[in-house]
Amino acid sequence: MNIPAQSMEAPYLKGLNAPQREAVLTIDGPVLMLAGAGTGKTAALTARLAHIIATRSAWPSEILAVTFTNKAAREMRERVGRIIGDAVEGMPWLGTFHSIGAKMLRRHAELVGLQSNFTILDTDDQIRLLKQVISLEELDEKRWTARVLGGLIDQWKNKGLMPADIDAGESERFAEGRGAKLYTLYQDRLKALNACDFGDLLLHMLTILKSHRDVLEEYQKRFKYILVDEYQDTNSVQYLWLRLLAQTRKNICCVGDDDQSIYSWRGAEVANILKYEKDFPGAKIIKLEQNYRSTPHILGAASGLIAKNGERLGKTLWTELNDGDKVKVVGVWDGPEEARRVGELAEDHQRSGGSLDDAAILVRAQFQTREFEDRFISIGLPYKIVGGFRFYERAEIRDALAYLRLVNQPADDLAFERIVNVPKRGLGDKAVAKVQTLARLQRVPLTQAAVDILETDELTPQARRALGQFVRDLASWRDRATALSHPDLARAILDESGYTIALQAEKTAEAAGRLENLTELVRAMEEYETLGAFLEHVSLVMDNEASADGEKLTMMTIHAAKGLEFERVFLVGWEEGVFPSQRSLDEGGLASLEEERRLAYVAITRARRHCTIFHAANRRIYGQWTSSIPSRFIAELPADHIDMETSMAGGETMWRANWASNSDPFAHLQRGTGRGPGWQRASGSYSTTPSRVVEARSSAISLGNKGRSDIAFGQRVFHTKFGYGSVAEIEGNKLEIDFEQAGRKRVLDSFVTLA
DNA sequence: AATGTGGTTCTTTTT
DNA sequence: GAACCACATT
Repeated sequence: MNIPAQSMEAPYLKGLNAPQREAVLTIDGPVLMLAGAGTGKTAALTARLAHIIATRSAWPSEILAVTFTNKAAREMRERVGRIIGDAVEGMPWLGTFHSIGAKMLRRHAELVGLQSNFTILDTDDQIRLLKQVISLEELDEKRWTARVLGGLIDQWKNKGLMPADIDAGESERFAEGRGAKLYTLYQDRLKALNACDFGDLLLHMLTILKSHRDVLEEYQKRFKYILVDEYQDTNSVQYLWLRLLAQTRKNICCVGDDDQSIYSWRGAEVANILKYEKDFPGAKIIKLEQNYRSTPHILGAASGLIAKNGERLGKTLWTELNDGDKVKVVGVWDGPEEARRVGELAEDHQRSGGSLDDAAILVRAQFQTREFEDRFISIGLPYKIVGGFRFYERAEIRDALAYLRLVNQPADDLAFERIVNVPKRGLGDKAVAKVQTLARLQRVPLTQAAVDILETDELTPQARRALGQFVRDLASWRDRATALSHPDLARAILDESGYTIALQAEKTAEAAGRLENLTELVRAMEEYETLGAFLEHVSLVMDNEASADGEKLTMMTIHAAKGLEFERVFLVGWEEGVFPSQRSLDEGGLASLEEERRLAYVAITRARRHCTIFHAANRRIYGQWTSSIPSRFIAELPADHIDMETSMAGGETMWRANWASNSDPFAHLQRGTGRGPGWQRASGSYSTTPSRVVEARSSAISLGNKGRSDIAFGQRVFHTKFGYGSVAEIEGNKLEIDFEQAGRKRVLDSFVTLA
């Protein structure tokens, strides 16, 4: 091999430390890169790719580089592109496990009885299909829900188990031993629909690799180098898949961090990383331990916490940075106060010259964002929520996609069912049921059955007319599918189906937003070559690209934050039952508690300089006020690295008094009164902390922001959340608006458009 | 067939 | 508290 001489060092090695260099240069044979949080893993990874290409060890198209999330794939593509330029375009095998699985499967679909234009079902479709399967088996759908069965089937698929592999014991886990049968029926339905769920993308491919030697050899030959990111998150199928592909050349480099394994609920096996040396004898283990991200206090707090976990490979992170602030732990009275405090700190951060883009609130579960959203809307603090309700999960988008899917793939019964009466065209349950019966009898797709049933007099004249029109429309769209560009086709469908008109007729704020979403959808289509390519993108890359204008505070789950970093991080809701989550406490035992702790570790290590942890004494859960105690993770933070503070008047006494007055006399029986170690530490500090009450300030009006010139008093405006209203007051960039539905609200001018 | 009512369950986390 | 579902009403 051809390594450039030391004197003429390659540019991509610049700034890398010794272990990183080793990880870059050791390209032959198996390598395990154990990369702690913030240790420059991605830099090493990208340099490694660049090195392989620069030394001509392989063409870009001969490298398999898999990541776990779309975000990670995108980032790697960007960073590699920055080093090797346009050559990155020639890396077709850089992507998520699922997108690469889909790509391979389309080439060999017929080997598992599918056509190459198969549909990829999302969770929603999967559940609807399972519901049908369950009800056809005449099971009680309440007792045996589709969601549970779906979860079980996912688990099986993650383990690489086909229906035939399910033994009696496993089968017993659903509907008194009928689990395996239902799994079989479900797979049959999928095949009939020419469809796959997420798990199938990998499982089918594994089946093919195992049973078709020629296909396996083709890929073994093609992939000279294999690179796997976030190896601790791989599940069994992915593991088996990789092992097959790496078998001959053994040039596989896996990167991961056992301390950041947070996806076991999805089938990830930490064991994969723990047993790496056994799987790949002679593997070189390289540890990246120098942290470039966080201050020693933040690192110290995180390390102290993760040290409480048992099963670890063990790394010692260190940094050359200076001390900085300690991690701050703040106790507040309730959820709204927590939101208020975070809002103030965010404004302070902004006032002292920081960018909101560099601050983030990390939550354990999505529902926690609501409290903050309410607060930030009322004080006019710009924010964005990452993840959450995704663009492609909105009803109108899914409707539009269903139309497109049906045109693209006539056998897509799920799409047919979704839109046969959307917008309403007078085809009710009865009419649809008749079509379904006929389809089942003749064993044809619903689209075909719909055509056939028009030849009979099964339907009422009204339904017949409606269905006839629908069938004719479908045929017409399909005819034009090749002649029209796919965005034009989409526009035609939305207009001719009556979808647009139905929304326009609604005249509500919601409907207006939906129409905008649909416009956005059509615009997004333009970026893809074909309708098929677009649909593939939609099913696999379902995240919204940020509509970034202006600085915004980010809110997201800790899971979504993995791999990211921020100057200032707010960790909220550190209470028993929230974090660690009730569910992890109830089920899963020690292993799941340790995963929560790893999650806490990931959360803290996202912070570069400032990390503030909040816990509230009271919180509304399921609309019920509940008392809670500080998370045990707070107690586990090493005292040297943290500062305690409370903002409640009267300190501990007041807290206790308020707690006692909390009407419910049986409160002591619920969770929230046990005195955990976290509570002791937290309450201990309150008695010594000078009490103070922090009043909510009237927000950032004083920042001297200039307002928009196009908005005047009395102007009619539109807000995506509150609808239409008229401007009642203007203060810089803050507006008071009388909304027709929502009443008077204070909003930031960038959130409204002229109506 | 479309709309309305009440009762239920729900909150992890992602492809 | 809301979103979802099954059932009943118009």
